[in-house]
Amino acid sequence: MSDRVSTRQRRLLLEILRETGSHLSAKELFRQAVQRDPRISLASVYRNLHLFEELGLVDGKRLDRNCCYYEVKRSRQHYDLVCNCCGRVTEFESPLIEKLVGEVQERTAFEVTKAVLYLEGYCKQCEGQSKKP
Amino acid sequence: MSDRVSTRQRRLLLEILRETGSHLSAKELFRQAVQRDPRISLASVYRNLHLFEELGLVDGKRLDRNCCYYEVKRSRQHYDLVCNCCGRVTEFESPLIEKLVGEVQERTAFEVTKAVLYLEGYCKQCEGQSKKP
DNA sequence: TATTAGAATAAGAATAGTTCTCATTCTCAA
DNA sequence: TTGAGAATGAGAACTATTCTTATTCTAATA
Ligand SMILES: [Mn+2]
Ligand SMILES: [Mn+2]
Ligand SMILES: [Zn+2]
Ligand SMILES: [Zn+2]
Repeated sequence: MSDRVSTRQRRLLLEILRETGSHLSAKELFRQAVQRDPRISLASVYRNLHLFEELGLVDGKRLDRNCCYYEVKRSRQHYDLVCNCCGRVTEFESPLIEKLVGEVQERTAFEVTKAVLYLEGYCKQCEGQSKKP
Repeated sequence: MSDRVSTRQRRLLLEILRETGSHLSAKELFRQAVQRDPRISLASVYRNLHLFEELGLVDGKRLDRNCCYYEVKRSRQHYDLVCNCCGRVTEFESPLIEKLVGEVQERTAFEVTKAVLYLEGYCKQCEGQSKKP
């Protein structure tokens, strides 16, 4: 597994992802990486994020129209809550998703390999903003 | 509502979306529109898709990394199953999603305004392909 | 019907995220 | 130490989408 995480660049990128703990865009990851190793290139960031995903080390999620956000994969599956107002991302777990997937597989004979799910709305700090422009 | 759907271009775009019944990308919608009205522009497609979304006539969903897919909004909410192999999109409904949203709102005090959900996998015709490259 | 102000359009330039290309550099097994 | 193959950096290319602006259209009014 970590067999293939053998270059300076890969070690650095994983390190940052692990320290940060959540939801970095490629651009932001690049920004942080450059501070520690000015020679790293954006191409390496993308290249290695794809590799990490293939290796199952990292999860990439599209939490908005613009770009993908990456985070180290944890043992427990979770989903995200994205605030329309402040942009903060919080997380939740629920057995209902597994249940939903099970039901769909039975009912439709579709073999599910991945559930893409996130919820948009307003976090506690931003509540009431929903009526604003 | 249809007040503002008053131009030649808007009528044509809605017509195509309604006839097709599902899941057109902006590009594909433009391709079809050009056949009936060679003077229409891609900018009008995007401009009016956004308008239709605001008016609640159309739903835009990002079903893959690349682009948004649009379909006329129907009375009953549904979610999509996207086949990794042939790309076909099928649909399903389930009360579990509403239930999930309710639970999350109670548990986390996050006010949900939208659930973004689709399932990836293999459709009946493509089953068994999951072990392939 | 003619006028006209404001809305919408076409065309293409601009932008942003991502992927690709390829010459150069690195890694590691022999 | 060497050399083959893997990985990188730099920037070009690509793709979906948004923006800009001169022109055209719409619809309310006279
Ligand atoms: Mn997360
Ligand atoms: Mn659908
Ligand atoms: Zn917030
Ligand atoms: Zn299929």
